[in-house]
Amino acid sequence: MTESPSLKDLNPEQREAVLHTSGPLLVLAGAGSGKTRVITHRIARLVESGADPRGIVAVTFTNKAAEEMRSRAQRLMGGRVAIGFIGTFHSWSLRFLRRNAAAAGISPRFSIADSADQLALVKEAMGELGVSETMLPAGSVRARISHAKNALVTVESFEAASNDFAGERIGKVYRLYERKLAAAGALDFDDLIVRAVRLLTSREDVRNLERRRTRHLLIDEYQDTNTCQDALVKLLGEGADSLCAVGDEDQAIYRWRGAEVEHILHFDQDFPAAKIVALERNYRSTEKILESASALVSHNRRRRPKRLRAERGGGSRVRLWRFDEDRSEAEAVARDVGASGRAPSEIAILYRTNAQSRGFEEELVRRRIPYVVVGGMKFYDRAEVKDALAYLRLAARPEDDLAFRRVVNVPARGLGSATLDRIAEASRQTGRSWWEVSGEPLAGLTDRARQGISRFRAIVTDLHEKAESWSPSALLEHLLDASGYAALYENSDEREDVARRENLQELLSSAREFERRNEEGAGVSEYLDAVSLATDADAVPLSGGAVTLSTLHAAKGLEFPSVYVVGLEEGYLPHGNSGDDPDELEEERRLLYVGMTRAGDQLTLTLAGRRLVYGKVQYRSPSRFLDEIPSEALEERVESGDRSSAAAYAPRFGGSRPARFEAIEPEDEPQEAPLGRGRRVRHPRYGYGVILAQEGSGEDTRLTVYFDRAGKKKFVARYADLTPA
DNA sequence: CTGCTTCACCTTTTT
DNA sequence: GGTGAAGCAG
Repeated sequence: MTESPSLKDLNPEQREAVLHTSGPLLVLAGAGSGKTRVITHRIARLVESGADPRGIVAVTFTNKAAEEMRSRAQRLMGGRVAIGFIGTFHSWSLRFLRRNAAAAGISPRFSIADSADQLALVKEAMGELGVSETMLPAGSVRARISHAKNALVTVESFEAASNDFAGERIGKVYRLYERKLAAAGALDFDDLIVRAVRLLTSREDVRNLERRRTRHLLIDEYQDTNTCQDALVKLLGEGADSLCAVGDEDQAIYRWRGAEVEHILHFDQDFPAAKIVALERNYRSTEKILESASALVSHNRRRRPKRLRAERGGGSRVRLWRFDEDRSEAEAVARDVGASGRAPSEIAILYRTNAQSRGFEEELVRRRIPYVVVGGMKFYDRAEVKDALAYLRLAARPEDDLAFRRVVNVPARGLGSATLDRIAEASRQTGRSWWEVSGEPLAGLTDRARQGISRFRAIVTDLHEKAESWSPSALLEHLLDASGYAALYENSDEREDVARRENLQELLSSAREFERRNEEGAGVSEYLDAVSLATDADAVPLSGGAVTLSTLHAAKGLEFPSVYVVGLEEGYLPHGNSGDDPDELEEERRLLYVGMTRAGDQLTLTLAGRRLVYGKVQYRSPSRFLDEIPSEALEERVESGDRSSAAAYAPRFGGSRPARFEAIEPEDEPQEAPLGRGRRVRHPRYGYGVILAQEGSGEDTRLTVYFDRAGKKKFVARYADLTPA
């Protein structure tokens, strides 16, 4: 008898998890233990054994994970099976709310406020309430509100629970913020799940219907669920034929977003009938790597004790490299990447904060090693992309105040703050949208402003008429022209304008790609929904061979034969803002654990004795976590290029002497001339220009520069205040 | 009203 | 080092 595909290539524990298809199941999946395999095989098994595929709902945290799950499950089932849902918590909630908008008491066409919109609304609310931002930064107020929502704390209960001055203020802002969101007809990210939970809780009929639709529920990364998401899991899971939660408390890294490890630690108390399966065979890393990582994380208290076993034995020791300064760190890593003989795609450089990527990027560029940065500056966060999408949002729904505000004067139509304040005031007083208010005669406007408004309204009216029947890409292309937006950046060689045009082209391709993938029902509204929940991690093309640069957070779920975890210093790991809170310290430790366990064959940890932070030199000491990794598993190397200071701060590294002391030879490489032919430069008086010619060298270098506005000028390089642009 | 310059503040991590 | 807000000249 041949084995069914769903049970092939599984170890006994994995098989057990796949076969337990009724009632609640908790899979404790250690790093590299085949978690995704279990989930996908389980889906295949359910279908194989006769479950209705439309009743299967699988929820993850990222679109990327969902995509991976979908494709692997489909491959396993050998074709197209219509699974009920595979996607993120947010996208599940969004669909649910669109379906049940009436019951939820919201417009079915609500828009989604992104984090920039949220911040703008918070600032606006604080301004109106006279809450000073010096005492309470808008960003932290936004975070507090978000936290409250994720913990299912309403405005009322928030106000009731806050007696201190700051808390009272925040409560007021929270209240006004909610009103403003509602007035704009928008929900924020957190609302999506909160409102879904509220609706399921308050309406028995809706809940029962949804439970009938959801027969088998699978939750990935369960350790990262916050109170609200956990509530959703329970509301749906309690009525389902099976509920499978997969997670690993050692990889819980989203506490700051309201996630609570307790959910996974207490799963068997919440579901007393739950079966628990532990996956403890690691197929990814060699023994030394796993040993180091396990030793580190064993210092945490809030976890179930476990022992991960490396199925792949041996391997080389973990390399620990210490440098004088950040530049040498970046240089040595880039050089090693180039000399490793591995394909770039097999390598990842992981860091604690996004800002750390720059140094490595520069060094990789210098060596012409291709790389991709995960996250960082998000494509959909670019101003021009958001502007274009704002027009598209207006096309779908002119009453979208947030979008209206964003582009009513882009390109400039003579509408300054005076005019916008009038519209805002009229909207506030009548409780109607900016769009409606702007269509009526407003007192005290200049002729110029009137004209500007009517031109803008004509554009939006035209777009709105086309929104129903036109495809997203066609409408985007049209609106860029019709709004005069494209003209803003046309005919310019300015580096940034070129980049803007490219980004807009990229947006068009993304819309076309969307249409290709969703042949039916791929209208403007659907496209906007997809874009609202998209993140850059999804947009990154998996281009052939490139080194991956990523934060430790964004690296979860990935694996690479060779991994560099950089910046192992106090201040980064643990991060300076974690303070002495033991819970936060544990989270930082888990973060490093996640980074280390991404590595298959080789793991390199690096740190620097001093580095530039915000352009200022900072002296740094090694991460305390290094003391928690057994030194037998480490192979140390110290760079002492900087003789004058090496002795001075060598003791900073403290503790045991490095096993091996070996200077890394400084490499002779031609420094790229800071100012050469073709470089773009900036002059304090003449603005931007490009270097046409260079004569002489050293102190006598003379440069001929062609300025965009001032024309041709000649300088002695030494005296001219030219900066690379 | 617009576009440019200066200045403060910043960054932990993201759906 | 970079970005957004505020302040200023045209």
